[in-house]
Amino acid sequence: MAQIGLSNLGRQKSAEKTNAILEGAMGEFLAHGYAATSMERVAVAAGVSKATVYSHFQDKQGLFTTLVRRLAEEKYRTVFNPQDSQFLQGEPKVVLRRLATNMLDNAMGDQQVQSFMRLIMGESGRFPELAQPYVENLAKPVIELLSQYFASRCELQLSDPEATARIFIGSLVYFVILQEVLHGKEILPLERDRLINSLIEMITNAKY
Amino acid sequence: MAQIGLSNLGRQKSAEKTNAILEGAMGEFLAHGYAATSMERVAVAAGVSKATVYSHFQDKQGLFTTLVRRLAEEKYRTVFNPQDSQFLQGEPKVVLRRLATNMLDNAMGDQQVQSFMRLIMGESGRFPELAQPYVENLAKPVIELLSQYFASRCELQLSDPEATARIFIGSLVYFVILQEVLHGKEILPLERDRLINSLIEMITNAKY
DNA sequence: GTCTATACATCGATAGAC
DNA sequence: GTCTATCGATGTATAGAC
Repeated sequence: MAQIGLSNLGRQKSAEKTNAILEGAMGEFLAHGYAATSMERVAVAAGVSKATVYSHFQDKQGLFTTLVRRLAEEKYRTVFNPQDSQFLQGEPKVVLRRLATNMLDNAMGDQQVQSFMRLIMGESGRFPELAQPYVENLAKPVIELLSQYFASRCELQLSDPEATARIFIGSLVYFVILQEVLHGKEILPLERDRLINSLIEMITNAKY
Repeated sequence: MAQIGLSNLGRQKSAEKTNAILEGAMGEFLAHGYAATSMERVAVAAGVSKATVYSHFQDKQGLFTTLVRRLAEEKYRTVFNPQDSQFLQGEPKVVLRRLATNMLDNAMGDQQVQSFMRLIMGESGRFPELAQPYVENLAKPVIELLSQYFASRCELQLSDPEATARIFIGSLVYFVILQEVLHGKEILPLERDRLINSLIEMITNAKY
């Protein structure tokens, strides 16, 4: 609302419209995928005309790549990446449980996160460059953070902290994929805490 | 080639054409996804006309669901499911290594398997019923087989064999996803055997 | 910068000849 | 059963008015 003046109304490529378009594109691409999303529906969802969409973005690919890159860099970073430093304070058993519980809570309860996983995986063959922001900004930081944590806790006596981090993350992510993304919840039920318990038990090498 | 007679040439809905169409559809759907695949291109890939495709299958959805169901039931079963019963003979450390190595060898080296994973995940939101054959015929048998194996090896003293099976499979599948499907190989390199070693070490509770 | 209107291609699906 | 030809709808992208 902080416009410079009335004479500037509609006179510049407004960042608000750019955001509205990206918001609309997010809903459409997440719901229908790349190919099945039309620029017309994006325009309607954004509340602008199709021509306006094309004045803000070069073409459909450009809009799509901009959107996905932004989603990977900003929106879903918090799902896996606990920027709060006190997350790593305390006994390993407690820390790992907090981490796993947090990840699963965020991922299992958020339909948008699951749609994003479907989109990234589904288009990774035709848009290899779009999988990179996911790996670079989401997967890599988490794995490296966890690797360093595992390496720093010598009492765990882990022979390969990095591989252990992969096991930890992989087990959790595949759990989300199988139960939620692929709708395996009813066919292959498994309580969340059973997975977490076994994971922690295996890593800390201590039974409960 | 075992035709009843020359008079029957082209007189019945030939199973060969059905297979040719399914073969063509496989290549197209795996390469371009559901929405971006046209029935025209399927027809060309199968060496028939578009009308012939529609005489063998009700519509695009019908062809797609038939194809995916067939792929999940037949083609990719062997990737994860070792029907050879002697696969489970021997020391747990040896058996688990054989199992993991076999799974990763089959999955990492096969572009079609990776395209299939992309397709299933990518379309699981819009075709929930198609994820089911994957879960039912691929994921479930492997997890249950492994669960029973873990439960039968009392010396491993696993408190939750089913959860342990999930960890085992999940770590391997997410490794394939991250390295191959999402092209993380260069950004996040990790040798296959390091993952397998750590997995086996954690489960059998014995260092090398 | 944003809109309406439109050009041009391609889609899924079918009709009718053989 | 299979083909060619085609219909109607919808896709991306742009031209031109304001």
